[in-house]
Amino acid sequence: MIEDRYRVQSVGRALDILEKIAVAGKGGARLTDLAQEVGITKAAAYGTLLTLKARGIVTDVGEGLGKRYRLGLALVRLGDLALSGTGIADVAMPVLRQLTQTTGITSRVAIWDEDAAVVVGRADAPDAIRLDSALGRRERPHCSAVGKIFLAAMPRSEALELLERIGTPTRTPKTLSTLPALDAALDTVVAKHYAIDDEEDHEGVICIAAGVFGHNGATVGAISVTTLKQLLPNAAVPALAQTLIDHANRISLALGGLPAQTGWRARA
Amino acid sequence: MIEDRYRVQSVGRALDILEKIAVAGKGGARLTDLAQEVGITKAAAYGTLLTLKARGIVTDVGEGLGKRYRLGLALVRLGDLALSGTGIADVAMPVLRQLTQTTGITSRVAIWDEDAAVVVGRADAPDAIRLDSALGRRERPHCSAVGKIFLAAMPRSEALELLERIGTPTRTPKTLSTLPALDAALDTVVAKHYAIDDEEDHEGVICIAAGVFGHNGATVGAISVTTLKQLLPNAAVPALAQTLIDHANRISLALGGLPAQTGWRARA
DNA sequence: AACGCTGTTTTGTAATATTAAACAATAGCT
DNA sequence: AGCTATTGTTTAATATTACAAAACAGCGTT
Repeated sequence: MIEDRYRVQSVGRALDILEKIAVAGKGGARLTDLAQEVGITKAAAYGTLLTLKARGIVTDVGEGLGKRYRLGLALVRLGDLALSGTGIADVAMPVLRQLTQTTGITSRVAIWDEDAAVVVGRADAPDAIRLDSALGRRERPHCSAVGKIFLAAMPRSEALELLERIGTPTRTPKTLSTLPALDAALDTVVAKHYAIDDEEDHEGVICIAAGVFGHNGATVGAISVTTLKQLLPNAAVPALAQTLIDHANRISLALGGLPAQTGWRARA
Repeated sequence: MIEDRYRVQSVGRALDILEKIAVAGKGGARLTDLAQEVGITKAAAYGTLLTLKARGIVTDVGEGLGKRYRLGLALVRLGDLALSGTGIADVAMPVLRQLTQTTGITSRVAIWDEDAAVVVGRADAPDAIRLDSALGRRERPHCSAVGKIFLAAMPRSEALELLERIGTPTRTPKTLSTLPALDAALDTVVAKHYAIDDEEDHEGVICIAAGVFGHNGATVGAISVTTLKQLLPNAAVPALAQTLIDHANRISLALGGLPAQTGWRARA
């Protein structure tokens, strides 16, 4: 068990500061604001920022008054290394780009990590409305297409237990928030080999996802397409889903894995 | 001036640990090794790792004995946010991919940061030998093509002063290590609008780079192509350089900036 | 079966990070 | 212009905090 007493406080505070800088975005964050938001003294935050700056984790822009702190380029390297450790991001990217090029729809890859589907790759459609497709985004399992893929792939009892543990908050009127409803939805995923998020997380936004399978049949990832509901007629969904499955299979193949047909068999 | 006394030690050690995990690569690093390499006790390293793990900065794979620590997915988000803060990475990527597709050569984008050219984007040639093109890599100014672009763009006195301050270590027999030689090389860059690293950093590897200019004529970035020397005849260099300059201009244009012709004028 | 190696936990202590307050310097306002 | 309100930067002193050393438990190997 992880006891709080073993954790080092200063490092936790440093990460708090880093998070605040991250959400501050391109404008950057000011020292006084950071200290207040994190709940420590200016001096403490200052020392921490000095340390982070010396390693390139943060950068400061401006001089003297109104100086702003932004995320540093050292994080670029660490993030890239973390990505390459996933084993699927690099392989999936070319396939994703082709998928987006042929369909004109933004596509993404996600892997499972700590009770969430984490986006580790994306191919943005050039002319599409820029939806929030930030890398590293953690998608809720119960109201995201990629999340449902992972849920459907695990033993059902385990999936329901997980959902009960982390909760199924209502995000929109169409969010499936009850366990029986989600149980049935997962049955559909297993039967059809793809998952849908039909305005269950964001109003007006629809997602379709398909699974990527490794050499032992394990679900190592999921790819998805995301677009506005009004741009995708219901009748067009099956065809798009099949295209998605085909591309997912190409990734599985490149990883030395199994196609979807085989991958889902065990769960049916 | 930054005094060491203001820096927080624990955070520095946490970053040391993170760096060791980063260089350990996909295999991961073990607790005992990390503690020894960083020079602290197992218990201290353990507490730090617990803190980092709770935030997703690191992940542990395996159970009990031989447990390994790897970079966590929280770094993916932070790295992506740091990238989007550069303002050029996103814009340059499509152009880079097209450049690589037409030439078959790996291409990259770099920006200037803290006395080095930092790679913030890459488009790997599919069939090329995988050269070390990791994101976040800091290229030495005096023996890299992108580095010379930035050096040539700044006032010459400042460039030479910088080189003297950070040193010009010899990497290969062809490395330009003397200030007069580098001074002359920068003259060539300004005259020809592109820079070359001809086996000056790695034997057998040649790079060509061109500058990207912002709306006020400032050098906001540099793009480059990297390939094996034996694959690129000397006679083919000028044409490739021109292609590179054309693509760099497209990026400058997309940023609302000036073309190379105008960008270099002030330095001539 | 005993050893050698893990990762985990404990406790005391001293170094450490923190707070609080004072400082310098800028920008805005009357 | 002068005053005020904030900013980022230092300082010095305290007690909290992170650390080292050692003991513990679990697995693999000899």
